[in-house]
Parts: sequence; C-alpha cells; structure tokens
Amino acid sequence: MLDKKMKLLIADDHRLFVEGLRFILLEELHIEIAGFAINGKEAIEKCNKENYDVVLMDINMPLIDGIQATLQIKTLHPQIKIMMVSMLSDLPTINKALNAGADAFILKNTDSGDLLKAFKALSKNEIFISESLAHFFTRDADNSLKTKKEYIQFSENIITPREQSVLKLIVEGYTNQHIADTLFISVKTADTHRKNMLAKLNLSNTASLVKFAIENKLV
Amino acid sequence: MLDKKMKLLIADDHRLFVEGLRFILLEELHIEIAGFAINGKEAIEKCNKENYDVVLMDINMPLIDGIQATLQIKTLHPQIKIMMVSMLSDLPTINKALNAGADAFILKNTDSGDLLKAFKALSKNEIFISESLAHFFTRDADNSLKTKKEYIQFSENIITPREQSVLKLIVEGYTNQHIADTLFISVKTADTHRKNMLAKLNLSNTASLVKFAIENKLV
DNA sequence: CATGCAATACACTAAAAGGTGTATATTTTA
DNA sequence: TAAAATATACACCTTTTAGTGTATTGCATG
Repeated sequence: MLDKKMKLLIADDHRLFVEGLRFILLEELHIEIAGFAINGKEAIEKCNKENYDVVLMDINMPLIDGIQATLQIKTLHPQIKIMMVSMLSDLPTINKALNAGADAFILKNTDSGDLLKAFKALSKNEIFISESLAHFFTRDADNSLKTKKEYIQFSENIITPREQSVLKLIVEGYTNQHIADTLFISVKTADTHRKNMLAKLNLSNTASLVKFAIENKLV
Repeated sequence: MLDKKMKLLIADDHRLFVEGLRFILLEELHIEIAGFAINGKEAIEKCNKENYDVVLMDINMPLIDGIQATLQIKTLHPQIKIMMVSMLSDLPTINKALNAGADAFILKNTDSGDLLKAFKALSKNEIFISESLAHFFTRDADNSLKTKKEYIQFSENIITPREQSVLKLIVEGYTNQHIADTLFISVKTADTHRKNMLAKLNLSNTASLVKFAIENKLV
C-alpha cells in the first residue's frame, strides 16, 4: 500500500482541527485527502460510495458517533482502515473503539509524528495505539493486541448488573433507603452494593462514584 | 495594532490541533506565533515573562484551566487579548470565559475564516463571538455585549465563583474538611457553600449536585 | 462438585453530609 | 449611597455514608 497513495477520509466535526490536519498531511506524499465528513452518518455514506483506504475518525461526532460509524463501515468494508482520534484517554472508550474494529487509536494531544507513525502502521496492517495509551495493552505471540490483565478489570464490567441498577439510582440522588424501597431490597443490601462499588473502583465517596459513573457512561 | 505583527501565544494541550493551527496562521502576515503553552500555568508564566499581544487559550487544559489562566493573565496584563477556544458551546462556559476577561470566544468546529475574523476584531479592540454562539448575545447602544434576557437565568451565576471552586472540589470527591483545607476556609464555610448550592439548585444531596455540575459543565 | 462470583443481609463505629437558622464583613450593583 | 449579593463562620440535631467484617444463598463454570 505504500507504493500508491492512501486515500483518506477525514471524519471530524472540528473544522479548525481538520484544516490544520490538512496542512500537516499536505506534505505527506503517500497520503491523499480524498474526502471529509462532519458526522458519523456522512462518513458511512461516503464509504459506501467512494473507495477509501483509511478513515480518520473522531470519536465524538453528532448524529452517529465514531464508534457506531466504525462498526457500520467495518461491516460493509472490512478492508477500510479506521484510525480513531479522541480527546480523552479512557480505557473503556478505547476498548469500545477497538472492539468496533478500529485499527488505530490516537489522541488529539499527540504530535504529528505519532499520527504519521499510525498511518505507516496501518499500511503494514498493524494496529497502532498512541504511546501514552500503550501501557494499557500488551501484545501476544501472534502480535495481537490484548488489554493487560491489570486493566481488564477496569474495562470489563467490574460493576455487576445489580450494582449498575443501584448506581443509576445513586446518580439520581437517591439515598440507600430510597434505593432499597425502589429495588425491594434491604437498606443494608443497597448500602453493601454502594460500598462494594467504592471498594472495587478505589473511590472514597458517593461524589466520586457519581463522577465515575457519568464519565464512564455507566448510567 | 494592524500595522505591526501581533505576537501570539498558543495555549492548548492538543498538539495536533496546535500544529494545524500553526500551518493555518503561517500564511497570516500580521500574526506571529511567538510561543506555546500546554497548560494554563505555563501560559500565565509565559505572559509574565514575554510580551504577547494575544493569547489563544483552550478552555480545557491540565493544571490550570483556560478560564483561571485568563483571570490571572488579565489581572496582571489587561492589555493582552485573550481568545478563548472551546469544543463546546454551552452558555455557562462562555459567560465564565467572558467574565474572566476573554475578548473572543470561538469554537473548534468553526472554520479558519472565523478565526481570522476574531483576530481582526481583537486588533480593533472588539469582542468577538463565533456566529453560532452569537444568538445568545445582544449588543447595547454602546456596542457592549449583553447576554440576552432569555439566557441570563441560565448563565448568570446561580453558582457564585466561590461556590464553583467548592463544587469543583466536591466533584473531585473531596470532603468538606479537605475542601476547607484546600481553600483555607473553615469546614463550616465549605459546608455552607455546599448547602447553599443544594438549596438554590433544589437538590437534596451531593450525588445529584455532582450530576448537575457535570451535566452543566460547571466543572 | 467445588470454587468463585453475585446478590442478599446484618453489626458496629466513626465520619460526613443534610436541615434549619443566625450572623457579619465585604463587595457589587442598582 | 442604599440595597443586594457574596463569602465567611457557627450552633444544634438528624440522617446518611464510610470503614471493616461476617454470613448465607444461588448460580455458573471449570
């Protein structure tokens, strides 16, 4: 793929960012910016019409987000490489992106060198993860990417379904008593669920639990 | 100011964005990129050392955010123009930025034309707001900017600056004691701030306060 | 079929937060 | 300049959470 130009679709709704990106990639002779999309829906449509080699996909986009778009694009066009770009480095999101089929995950706060490395990796059918995120992962003998054991816990649901129900109510501002009444369990049980979540997430109070829940979209 | 080059400090931790910006502004003969900062603290320090005409300031930055940095820079160097850049278009944030002394507010999803318009406006000592945000505001006879009545309720600080400081720490999971120690106030005062917020927002506990704070981007 | 996880429940103690009310100095603003 | 808002601080009492630990039941998977 290195011998001919990679056709790139940029799917990102931050125009300033995209314009900057254009200038950065202008100098790259083996990359051709072949299209733009300002949301996931448009990205999907364009991939169905045109032939792209790579999609640079923002996670947060209107209408359809980058992860949903990746899923749909990979279903119909598995050969298209998806390079995920995000502001945030939370593991659940990265895992979701990779599970959706993303081939690279870079942060918007990495430098352009990393970006170009990612393109090179993709052209060699490798999976690329920004250095600052790499510590979450490990590679198998077959070079496949695995989330490190110590982080699996984090990404996979440590929070059990029942705990999630409780958590949802906690975020709504319910007290243990109210939660107990709602779920037809004892106050003690509701309290135990809360405490278990605090313990396993290494948090010390409800405020940070609520923050965690919202940030990790567990509610 | 138009006759000589504007010295610009770019304060943003998204390197890809910054690099792109550099390319965009390279073509502008009356703008000179004179420095970079990757957080609010660095921006403040650089403004104390060097003479800049304009700071392009991201809202969300590590250590010290753009709004705090703006406050501090404007206190010591009121002549420096601050151009706020943000991903999000929520009114409380815009108002906070303007109250902190920002001279322009543009979104990262506007095009570079808007960016250049903003620079021009600053050089004429005008306040510039991205078009897509302009509907929140109205101009007085004296051309000063006012939040439209229908938005005031939203924007005007239901939550006072001090309360916001406390709120920020609450969201971080701090207890009243810890908040008191951090802000050098009595536990009672920290507690009063918390209680006042609960009262005026009609909430009954910290969990819902945290939720409110995150949803309304007050943190 | 045993081991582990999930869900349930409880004891006890300490710490924190919630409810209500008061008070005062300072700053903003009408 | 007077009124309003803000930041500060405290009293008293109740409710809720946090910290630590135990325990039983059922279900699933190795």
